[in-house]
Amino acid sequence: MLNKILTGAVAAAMKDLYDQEVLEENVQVQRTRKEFDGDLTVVVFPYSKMARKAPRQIGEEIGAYLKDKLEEVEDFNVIKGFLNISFRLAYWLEFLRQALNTKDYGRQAKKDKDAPVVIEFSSPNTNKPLHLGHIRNNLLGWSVAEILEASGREVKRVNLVNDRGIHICKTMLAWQKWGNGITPSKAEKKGDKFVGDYYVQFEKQNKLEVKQKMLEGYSEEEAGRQSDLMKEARGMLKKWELGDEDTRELWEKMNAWVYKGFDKTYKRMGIRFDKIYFESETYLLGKEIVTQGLQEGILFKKDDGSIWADLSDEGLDEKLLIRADGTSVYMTQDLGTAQLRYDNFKPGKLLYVVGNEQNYHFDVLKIVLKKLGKAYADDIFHISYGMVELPHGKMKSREGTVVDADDLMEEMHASAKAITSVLGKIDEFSQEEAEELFEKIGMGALKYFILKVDPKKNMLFNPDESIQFDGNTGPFIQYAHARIQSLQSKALEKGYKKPYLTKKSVLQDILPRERQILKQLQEFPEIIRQSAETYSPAQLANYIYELVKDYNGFYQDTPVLKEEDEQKLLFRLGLSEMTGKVIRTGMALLGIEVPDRM
RNA sequence: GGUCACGUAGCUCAGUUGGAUAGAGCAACGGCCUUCUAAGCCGUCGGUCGCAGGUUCGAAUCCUGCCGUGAUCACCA
Repeated sequence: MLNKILTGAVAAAMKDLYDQEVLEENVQVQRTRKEFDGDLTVVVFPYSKMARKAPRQIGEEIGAYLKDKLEEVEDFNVIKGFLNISFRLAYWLEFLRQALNTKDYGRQAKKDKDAPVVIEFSSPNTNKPLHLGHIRNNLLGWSVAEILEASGREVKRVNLVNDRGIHICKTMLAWQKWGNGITPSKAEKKGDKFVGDYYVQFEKQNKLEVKQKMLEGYSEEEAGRQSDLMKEARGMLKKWELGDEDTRELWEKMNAWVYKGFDKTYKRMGIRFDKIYFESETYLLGKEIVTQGLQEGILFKKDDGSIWADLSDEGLDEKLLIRADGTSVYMTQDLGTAQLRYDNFKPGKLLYVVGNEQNYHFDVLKIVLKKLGKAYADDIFHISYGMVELPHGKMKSREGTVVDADDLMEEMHASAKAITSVLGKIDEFSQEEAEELFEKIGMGALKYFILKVDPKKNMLFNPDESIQFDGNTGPFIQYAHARIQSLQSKALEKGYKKPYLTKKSVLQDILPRERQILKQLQEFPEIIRQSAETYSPAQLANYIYELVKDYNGFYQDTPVLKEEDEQKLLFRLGLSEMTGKVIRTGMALLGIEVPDRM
């Protein structure tokens, strides 16, 4: 809001002083650096040529103009081409007073007329438990959805479960052969883990068989195709596609086990979906779309009967859409789900949170949809994120170096417990309260650790070091919030009443540190808007950290409750309360809970 | 080989979309608990922003070319 006043006034100044048209949105305003006097800085270098004067002189002239026209402006100074402007204390007090009275500071009201944003994330396979890679996906998707909502969009969270295909059949076959009718509850195992083990077992047995075949003289490729287990699995897939009753029944039973396990993991992670799509329900629609595209002459058929899209005019290759045997591929299914999603929600935007190894896939998806005349192709955005790497290298399931999602969360909980207990902070907590706290801290550490990194970058996850509580971490921010809450309740005990600031408040001065915090608080709504635009919770996370760091310095330096000057004391209590509010809102957008005490 | 990302302190990461003397944390070292929670604060040490050109008042940021890392280029999903 202050920005806007300033940019408008600068544009007016350029017109009045130099008769030059400058667009308001081109006026560069930034927060004044700590080393200099001032609150906001206007960059006047660009006007040097237009006005044919030295930057310094222009700065002086515009500064004088602003001081004259805007009552909020108290003073200004010019350094090189930077015009630093200070605002009156009254302005800052009014800002703080208003912010304190605003419900949900920073969140925008929902704009009903906008079409919803559909965001897909998670997208698990039903033959494997969730791992660290999924965690980054889930947290990113969830947080982006929250941020979009806070910026005023209606959001639909959607999951696409890959519940069919050869890998599922492998798992079913393995259970049939070696499972002896045992169930997860009998085995006392989480459903997804239970089923995942059979997939692993299949791969193991199949590998042995392939090795055997190779000894008998088959080539590796041939051996892979000729293995009896694979043949059986393919047979099962065919039976599944034909709707064979026994196969379908087994399939449903085993998938139900998996979903029960997934639900637990999602719940602990704190995420949910508005709608879950299953590939088994959407792949046929994809085929229809392709068939229709063929009839309309947009796609073409090769001699073997396979159907393709020619993308050469886009500088790409040809893309297979339906195999010669009539079965569908990954792309076919995604065409179907996109269409279905569009029909379901008529969204303004379709977001896909999917790893960057699929960048090419989504380029192609957009192009093919466009070719097929789907206008919504332009509304598809791929939120691409980088891999999570481990100190020893990539995660590889074959080498047993995957980090299981449930195990990791449990570890985080245990670490939180260990560290908290050593510090002796929970003496007054009941058993349940303590457990709840460990969970909030453990999850906070994990979520913040993942989300603070720019999504598009690959990131390193060191299991030993990830559970940190100092520095740029979730627990550090949680702790700061707990202290603010403690300060607030102490103030109430001493008889100070909220709201701390009344209209009559008159202050002589505030410290530079307090001013710095005010400036940051003021930026919060803009930070939400920006994070929503770039789909990056990382910006938000780093903003909160910076705020907390500055707040901590201020907190340590100025013993609030000992303050003699009541005006000052109330101001500081108000500032603390506001900081707490912003931390709470910001962390909520990252999916992180903040305890009131810890 | 083609395409696309990424490369910032010993390590993990920021850098508000081209602005001021490039910032944090971890690690190392030195201070600060009779005060609202020391999971904290203050300070010291640490940089040729991969390299070389270019664009301009001004480049970690934009352009070009190299070097390095990763992903992808499947009738896998």
